[in-house]
Amino acid sequence: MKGMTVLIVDDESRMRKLIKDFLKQKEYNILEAEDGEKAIQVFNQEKDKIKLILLDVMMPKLDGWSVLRQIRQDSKVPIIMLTARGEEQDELFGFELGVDEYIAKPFSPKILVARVDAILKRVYGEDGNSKKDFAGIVIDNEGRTVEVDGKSVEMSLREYELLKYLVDNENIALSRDKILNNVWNYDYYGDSRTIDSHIKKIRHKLGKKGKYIKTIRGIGYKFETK
Amino acid sequence: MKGMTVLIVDDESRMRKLIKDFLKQKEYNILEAEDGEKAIQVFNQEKDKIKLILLDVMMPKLDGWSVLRQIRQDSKVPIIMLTARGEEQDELFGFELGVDEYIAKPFSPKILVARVDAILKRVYGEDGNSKKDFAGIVIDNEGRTVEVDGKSVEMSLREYELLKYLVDNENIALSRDKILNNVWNYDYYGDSRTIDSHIKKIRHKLGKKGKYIKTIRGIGYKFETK
DNA sequence: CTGTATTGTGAATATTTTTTGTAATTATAT
DNA sequence: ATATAATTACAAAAAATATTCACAATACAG
Repeated sequence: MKGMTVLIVDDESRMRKLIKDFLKQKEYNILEAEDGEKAIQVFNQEKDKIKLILLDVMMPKLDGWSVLRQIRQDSKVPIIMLTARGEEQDELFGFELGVDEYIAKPFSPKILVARVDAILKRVYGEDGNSKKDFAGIVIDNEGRTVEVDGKSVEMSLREYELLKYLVDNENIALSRDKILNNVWNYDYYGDSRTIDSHIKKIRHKLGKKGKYIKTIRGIGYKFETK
Repeated sequence: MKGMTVLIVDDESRMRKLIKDFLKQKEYNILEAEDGEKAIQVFNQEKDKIKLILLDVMMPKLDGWSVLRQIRQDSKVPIIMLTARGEEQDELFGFELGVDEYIAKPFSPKILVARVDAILKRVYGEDGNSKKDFAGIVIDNEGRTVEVDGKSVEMSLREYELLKYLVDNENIALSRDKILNNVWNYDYYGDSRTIDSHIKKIRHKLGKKGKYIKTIRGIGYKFETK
């Protein structure tokens, strides 16, 4: 879910940095706040951008619960609370207020990232799951659609599957035999030149991006975006 | 979220009983399975009813991960995994497979109930949740009615369920197999062309909006409002 | 540069899949 | 029990797609 903005609220700068570094690796954008008041201030300023808040419970000035309540008054932004272990009362309390998740300190940054990913995926839709972009050729596996530079392109079953097979094996030269075995049924006894016909059609439909399907003389084809 | 059915999968009957007692207090309906194989069996039989699964990881015969994978092949039902503490690798692994939540053993039953509540609320909306509008096609799940551009349209049971299934999976190409497994009972062995007949009727009833049900040649159908 | 093998292409043909109308069966209500 | 509605089955017609083929274009080895 790269490109999404996460607000980190914690009074310890060490902790903020730790989380920030890990989330940045996943190409999240980070905003920070060092206490509850600042958190609300930042949130109100950047309401549209912020897709998730990591909120420490124990903070000076305004604690996490108060921040949570205030934000929940007019926003459903997902919130993960960072707590000390074993605060059961608090957990129960929080779920009613719309906490999406708890992470107990000390936590493993990996798990934190995994949970952030999971929540964002859940709330803002798949994204990672089915769509893949190959230099402007977007293949949505769930919807079985292909877009080239934003324009939807109709593909028949074989065309779609052949293209997908090539693309899934980007940069790998695929023999006609292999293609036949993977895209066609195992009991297909036809001419392997059939592949060529489909390649022709796919190339045509991809327009000038058709050139990404390279011919490997004597072997077969390869998808390569350069 | 009373009245919702939860499937508890754990090999220890003591554990199942514990969870069951707590959830029953909240007026959930409970189904149980004592191992992975049974879990899948029960799930397939009661697919429509089951709103959430509590799934133990360590089980004889078929472990929680395998059950998870199998169920995820054609269902998005929320799943909470019950794990031993500190299995970090597993957690990361599971999120990718679509685990909604982890609860580490030993857990407080209160927390468990709170999380079950939270997830059900999130996934199924405040209560039964009702109307959804898809480009002028309004489906009221409580009243089981369909309106097209403000005009009420009569749908038979199958028609309604088929349309709802398509619409719930907007933009996803659904194979006839999948449709059969989800809209018809698992023990239906008839002609998969039957679907086509119902599609025909639904399209007709939807009038010019019938075109939102797209044919995916060689696969099945897809609902897409464009 | 030339000959040969391989791939590209467009059109004809074959095949597959879906649509549609209708009829048969099954369930539901009166 | 009968009527009515819903569901399922079937098969001909229609539509879409896949395959083949013949020839053109191209690449490559020598």
